[in-house]
Amino acid sequence: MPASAKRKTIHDVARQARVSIKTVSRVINEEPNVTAGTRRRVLGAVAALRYHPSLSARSLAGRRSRLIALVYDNPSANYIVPVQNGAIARCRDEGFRLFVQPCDSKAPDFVNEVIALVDQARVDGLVLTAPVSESRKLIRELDRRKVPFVQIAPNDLHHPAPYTFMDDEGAAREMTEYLIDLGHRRIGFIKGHPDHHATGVRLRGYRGALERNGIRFCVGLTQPGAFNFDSGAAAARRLMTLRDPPTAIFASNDDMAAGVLMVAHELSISIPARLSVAGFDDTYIATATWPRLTTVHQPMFELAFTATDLLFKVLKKGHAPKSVRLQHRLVRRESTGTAPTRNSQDNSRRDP
Amino acid sequence: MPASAKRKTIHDVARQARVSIKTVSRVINEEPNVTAGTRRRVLGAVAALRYHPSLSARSLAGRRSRLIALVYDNPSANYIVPVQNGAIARCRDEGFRLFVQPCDSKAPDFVNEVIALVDQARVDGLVLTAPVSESRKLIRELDRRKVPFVQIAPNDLHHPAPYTFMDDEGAAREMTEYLIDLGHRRIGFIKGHPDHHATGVRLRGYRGALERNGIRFCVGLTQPGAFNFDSGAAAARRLMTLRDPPTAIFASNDDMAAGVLMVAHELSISIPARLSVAGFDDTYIATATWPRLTTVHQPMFELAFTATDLLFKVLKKGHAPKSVRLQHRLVRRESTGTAPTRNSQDNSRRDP
DNA sequence: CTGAAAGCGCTTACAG
DNA sequence: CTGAAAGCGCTTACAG
Repeated sequence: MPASAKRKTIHDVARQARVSIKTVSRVINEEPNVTAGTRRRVLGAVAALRYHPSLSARSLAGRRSRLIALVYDNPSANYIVPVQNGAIARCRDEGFRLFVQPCDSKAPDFVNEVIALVDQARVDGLVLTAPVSESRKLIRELDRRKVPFVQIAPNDLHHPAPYTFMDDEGAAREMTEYLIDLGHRRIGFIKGHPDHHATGVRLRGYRGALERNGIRFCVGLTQPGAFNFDSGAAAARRLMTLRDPPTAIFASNDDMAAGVLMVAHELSISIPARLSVAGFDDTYIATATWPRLTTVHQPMFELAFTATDLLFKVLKKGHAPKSVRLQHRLVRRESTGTAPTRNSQDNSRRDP
Repeated sequence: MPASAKRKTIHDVARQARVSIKTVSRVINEEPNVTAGTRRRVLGAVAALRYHPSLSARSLAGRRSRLIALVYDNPSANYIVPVQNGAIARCRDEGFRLFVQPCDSKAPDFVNEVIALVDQARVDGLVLTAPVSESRKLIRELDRRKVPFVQIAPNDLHHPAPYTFMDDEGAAREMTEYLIDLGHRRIGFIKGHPDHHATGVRLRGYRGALERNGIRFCVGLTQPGAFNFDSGAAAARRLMTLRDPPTAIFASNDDMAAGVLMVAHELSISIPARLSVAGFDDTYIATATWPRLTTVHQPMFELAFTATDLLFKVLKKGHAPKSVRLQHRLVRRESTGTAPTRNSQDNSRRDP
């Protein structure tokens, strides 16, 4: 017997306000052509009855479901929660609801799961994060259904879907130049997960900064990573056991930078006296390590908020700006400092 | 023109399978009284047409919306993400969708927001986390609407709603006894946020362990906290500047324990040689600090998965077990060690 | 075991 | 500016 006390319907409101249900509908949907007086009467009845229109009835009868979905692939909690909150905040302003859909974009059933959500819930649109938006098959299915979507920091820029992004290359370059300004010349770099677009772009920023400053790029100083703590730690171990180890390590995200800190502590390498460590993202962990991480603040909440805003623009007007760039900023904390003075180091020597 | 390519309806399936829509409905809903043959025909048509029944139509026509909501109040990302994933995983098995609803249970509009969700989306039930489930007003409204809900680690055990929990008191006692076994006698304790039930219960576990082991409870060694990093750091500063500081600090959660580690590093107190630090929860941060945290593993995914399972039991059978206890476990890592040998410490002395 | 009819609570398309 | 009718895509309640 889960049947609940009977809920108020549009008919109850119409009766109480002495108008037709169509007029109630007009008021609820803020349509024109209602006199101030009837409008007030209807609103009064809505409030008195505590009327909430049924989402499913509106969805079934109308063109819109007032539902959108946020799809992401196994990101770190400290990244996805601000993203969720940004999307939810924008939805709230609009009276929309958000489904969050974690998924594994490598799983065979991945596309079917998202499509099932789209078909069953008739969502009006989607917000996709990388690397979800990389799935050609998913994009094709969405296009076929003409379901609009937007992207956050997408990998693939060929699709016309609007997106938000930050200047990953510029940010990585700034961070690297900041380290160079501190006197560092041997700067290790830990790459991100190969599936993410940001991985290559951040690497490019690092290389660009070296180049501009006449520092030779050294292959051995660039290590693979996977955007998680363990991969950062592993990369740091490789870097710090080089014959000529770096005096600074720039990790492509904070989780990996935290892994570097752990290795440094294990090896009793004092930070930042002997080794500077920098991260990327400015997630929660950046201020929970010791020392706290110098990092690039990625505006995660805003990226999601604005992406969702672009989606609403498409929904309402049929189009939106192609892309919006959100501002990053360098956050200097205690994990970086001036380079140690050299004794026997030979900067031109190439490590294996 | 957001109108999409026309979607398949139950009529399309019925036509293709040469049955009535009622029979299609029977098959989709796994109702009895369908012969194997017609069942197969219908399923074939469903697959061929890639038919997905409309959630809103089912919701409007039927008794169920196949929607549930997870409501939480501003918890740490590393806690809520496993909780979300646990609830989503259980929903997936059942063909349900989950709304996540972050909220501020102190905000004036809090109850209205949740009720609006319930009324608009007609959710079949709710999963509440503390301290959301503490709101008498919310519970009253849910009861009035006869909307079933379950709780995760609730504060208030008077309501008949089923819940999942772990033995916070036992776990805190075990951790404290573990520290005692390591030789610690002056053990600082950092309390959690006063709004959370777990706060008092964990404190009780700590006190119980002291008592059992004949160690006098010292008021000055127990400090207030708020379950976040900064409050843990502040509490640690107070504890470590006592005339007779503790040799171990047990923080009521990992975030606060991470704050303790930071203060220890600032004050050059080596861990665990001079100070042991223990946390609670075993969230992501517990393995991202240095040294890694000894902590209590709280089964967050399972607490949510099982709570959602209880909700489905209520939905299907009208009742469920009153509560289910999930197993915690002590996780020993590098932040704790044997107590330093004393020189001038006077254990019986009472701090201000 | 199967189906025809009614209706869920709205919006749409149209009329006045 | 306002409203009566039809219909969205299902499930319910009932009949056979």
